[in-house]
Amino acid sequence: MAKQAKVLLVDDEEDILDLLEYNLSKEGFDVYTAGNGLEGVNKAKEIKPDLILLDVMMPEMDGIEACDEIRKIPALNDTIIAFLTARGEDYSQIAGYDVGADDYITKPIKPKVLVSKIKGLLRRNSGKSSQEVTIDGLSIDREKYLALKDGVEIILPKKEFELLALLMSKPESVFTREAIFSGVWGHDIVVGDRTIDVHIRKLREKIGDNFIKTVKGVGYKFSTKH
Amino acid sequence: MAKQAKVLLVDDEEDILDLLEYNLSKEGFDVYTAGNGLEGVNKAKEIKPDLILLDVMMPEMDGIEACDEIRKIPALNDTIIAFLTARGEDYSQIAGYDVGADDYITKPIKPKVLVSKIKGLLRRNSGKSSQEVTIDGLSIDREKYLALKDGVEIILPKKEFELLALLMSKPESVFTREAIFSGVWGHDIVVGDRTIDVHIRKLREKIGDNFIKTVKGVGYKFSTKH
DNA sequence: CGATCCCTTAACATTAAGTTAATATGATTA
DNA sequence: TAATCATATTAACTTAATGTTAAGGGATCG
Repeated sequence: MAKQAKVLLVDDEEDILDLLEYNLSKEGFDVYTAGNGLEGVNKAKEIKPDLILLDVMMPEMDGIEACDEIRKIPALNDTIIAFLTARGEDYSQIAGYDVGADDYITKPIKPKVLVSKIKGLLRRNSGKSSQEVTIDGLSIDREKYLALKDGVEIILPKKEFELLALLMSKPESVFTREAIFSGVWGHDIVVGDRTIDVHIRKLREKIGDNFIKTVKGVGYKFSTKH
Repeated sequence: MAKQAKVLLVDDEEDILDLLEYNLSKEGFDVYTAGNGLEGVNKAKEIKPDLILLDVMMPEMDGIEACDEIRKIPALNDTIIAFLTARGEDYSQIAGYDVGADDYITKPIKPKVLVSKIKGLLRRNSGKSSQEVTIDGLSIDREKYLALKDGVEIILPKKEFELLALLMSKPESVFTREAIFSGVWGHDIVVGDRTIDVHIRKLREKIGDNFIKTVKGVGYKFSTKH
């Protein structure tokens, strides 16, 4: 059973949502919808879709703001964002402004064309998954699911690995406990307060005490400055 | 006498299939045909052709998707894939996207030119057709469909063989259960959760416990570090 | 048209991973 | 310095994922 790609549609027009949902579902995508930017951002956190189709003009929170918000969520780093814009719409907002969108799609669009565009976008991204990050003698390899410290393999269980990967995705940046929860555990899952601490503890035990720093009252960060 | 090269033609236009089939047969190739991507993928699994000519624009499953699928089948690792594209067709889908195709051929093409192109492709590949992989005393031979451990033949059933071949195709890399499903079973087939485990078990029984490692919560990997 | 071998499933066992709870430590502030 | 708050630490506990076995259906091959 292959994993279905999860697609989140965000548009304020019911008709368009229905049309797109129908066509994408038919193609085997796992489709979710939201009626405005705010809802879109929240659903995105929850669902962690592979691709988000974002209408630019929307009430509550427009597509650009939403995109901004989404791009701030580390867990959604690999999510593809594509803007939907009506032909002839005012481009001044998005022109020259790099929000981190991967594509712009102009409405009206034939469902078949949209489907093939989406497939193209998903395909393009599927290759670049073997990321390796190395910081100060410590590296992680997502594909091999391994951490290396000065060339020595360290085997980490899933949660620990993902926690480390998250912290290393933005070195020196502090991750709040909330950010860690939504990045590693996902929004809906509720676990106790000390769970993160325990995982941090186990990580420090394995990689040494110098990499992960506590920022009291705020969260944790990965730091190279010992 | 050299084995006849098997060529699979995949195109939705009968006329083109007939024309190509006629010309390639005349040249001594072993020619098979399919009318769309889906059929093409299935026939490819069955026949294991040396070369596949894939039309890009097709109903059911287009050439790019088909190529993707084929590239996921370990047994077809050494198969050459060439795309057929109509001149002036929309290239946006394939441009900048590395699907693992070995060549692009533009229609219309003169049969003689096509034949010589195909011969060239087959020749180019004939050198690197080392169908054998050996890692740490364990090797598999795709052509003979055999595993060898320290020179001793181990007969593996199809699924076990393909599972092992898949894991060995990227040693040390972790394959998720999903990846294993789509690599060995294919996209549509749905089997129960414990099926992979059982095959892993049987493999370990036959090749020893040291080669395949479990990464709990993630998947399995082939590892040489015992 | 048996006989055999594969593949899958289901039930249960096992183990690693993840979580919690209890307690300790240390920092901050009144 | 006592009180309070946040994080650290440990071990016990729970859960989720995989391991294991055997049995049955279905394909395959002589």
